[in-house]
Amino acid sequence: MSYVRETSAGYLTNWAARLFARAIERRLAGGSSGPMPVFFALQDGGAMTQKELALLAAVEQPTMANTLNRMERDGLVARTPDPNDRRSARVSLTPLGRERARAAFVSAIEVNGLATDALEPEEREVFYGMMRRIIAALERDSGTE
Amino acid sequence: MSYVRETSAGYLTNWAARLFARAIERRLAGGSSGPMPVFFALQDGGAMTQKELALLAAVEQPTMANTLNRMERDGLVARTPDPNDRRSARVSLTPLGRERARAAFVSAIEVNGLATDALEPEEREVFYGMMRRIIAALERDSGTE
DNA sequence: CTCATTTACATAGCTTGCTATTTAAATCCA
DNA sequence: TGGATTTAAATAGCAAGCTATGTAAATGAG
Repeated sequence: MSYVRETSAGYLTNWAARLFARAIERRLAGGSSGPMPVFFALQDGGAMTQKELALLAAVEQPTMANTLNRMERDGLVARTPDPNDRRSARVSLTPLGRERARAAFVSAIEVNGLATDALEPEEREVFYGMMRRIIAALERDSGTE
Repeated sequence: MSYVRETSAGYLTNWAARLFARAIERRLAGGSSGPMPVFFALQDGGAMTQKELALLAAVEQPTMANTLNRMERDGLVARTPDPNDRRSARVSLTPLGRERARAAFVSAIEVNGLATDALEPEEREVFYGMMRRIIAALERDSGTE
C-alpha cells in the first residue's frame, strides 16, 4: 500500500474537478461547463480567433474547435470571417451567448462559494496560491507554457 | 469583470486536473489515466463487483462499465461470474493488469512529487486537507454521498 | 516570382465522463 | 407462491478532452 489516494494530489484534484463540473451542470440544467472558458474570454463583447481562445482556455486547438462548433450550433457564438486572414474567423458571443454567460457565472460563483466555504476565510488565498504553483509546475513539466 | 478565473476554485481545479492527467499519460505512453482508480482498488489481488468499483472511484456505474470493458479488451482485468448472484461478476486484475498498475503508480508518484514540490513541505498536508474539505462540501451539495 | 515552410483551422478517431433507459436477476410482501 | 419492487449491469447517446493528420492560406527564402 505504497500509494494511498487520499494523499495523492492528482487523485484529489481530479475528483474535485469532476464534482465542480457536476455541481455547475446540475445548476445549468442542460447547459454544460465546457463553454465556460469561452464565456470568460468573450464576456465583455470582445472577439477572438479560435487559436487565441484555445490558448486562453489552455486546451488543444481541436478541443476548442469542437466546443465552438457546439456553441455555434446552439446559437451562443458567431464566427465572422477575418478580412485580413482568410484562414481565420473572429469569434464573439451572440446576445443569447451573453445571457447564458451571465447564468453560467451565477452558477459558478455559487458553486465556488459553496466549495470555499469549506475553507477558513484566511485559507482561501492560500489555496489559490497553491493551485497556481501546482499548475505552473505541471506546465513546466509539459513544456507547453 | 466580476468573475476572474485566477480566483475561481473550480476553474483552477479543473485546469490542474487536466494537467495532472496529461502529465501521467505522457509518461505511460499509450496507457491512460482512466484505469487508475481500478488499479488502486484491486492492486493487492482483491476482486470487486462493478458497483463497488464505481463507488470507490466515485464515478457513475456506466462510466465504470465502459472503463472495465476497455480494460478487459486490453487484457488488464478479468470478470468471473459471481456464483451467488447471477447479475454480478467479480472483477480482478490479470498479471498484465498488475504490471500496468505498478507502472501507473510509478508515473503517478513521479507526477505527484513534481506537483507537490511546488509546495513547501509543511504546506502539503494542508493542501490535502483543503482538498478533502472541498470534496466533502461538493459531495454534500450533490447529495450523492 | 516561385516553391518550401509555417500557420489556422478542420477532420478522424479515441478515452473518460455524464444522464436516461432497458434487461434480467434477486428480494420482498401479501 | 406469485406479483411488485429493487438492484446490477448493459446500452444508447452526448460532451469535452486528447493525439495525429489533412488542407488551404499566408509567409519567407532564393
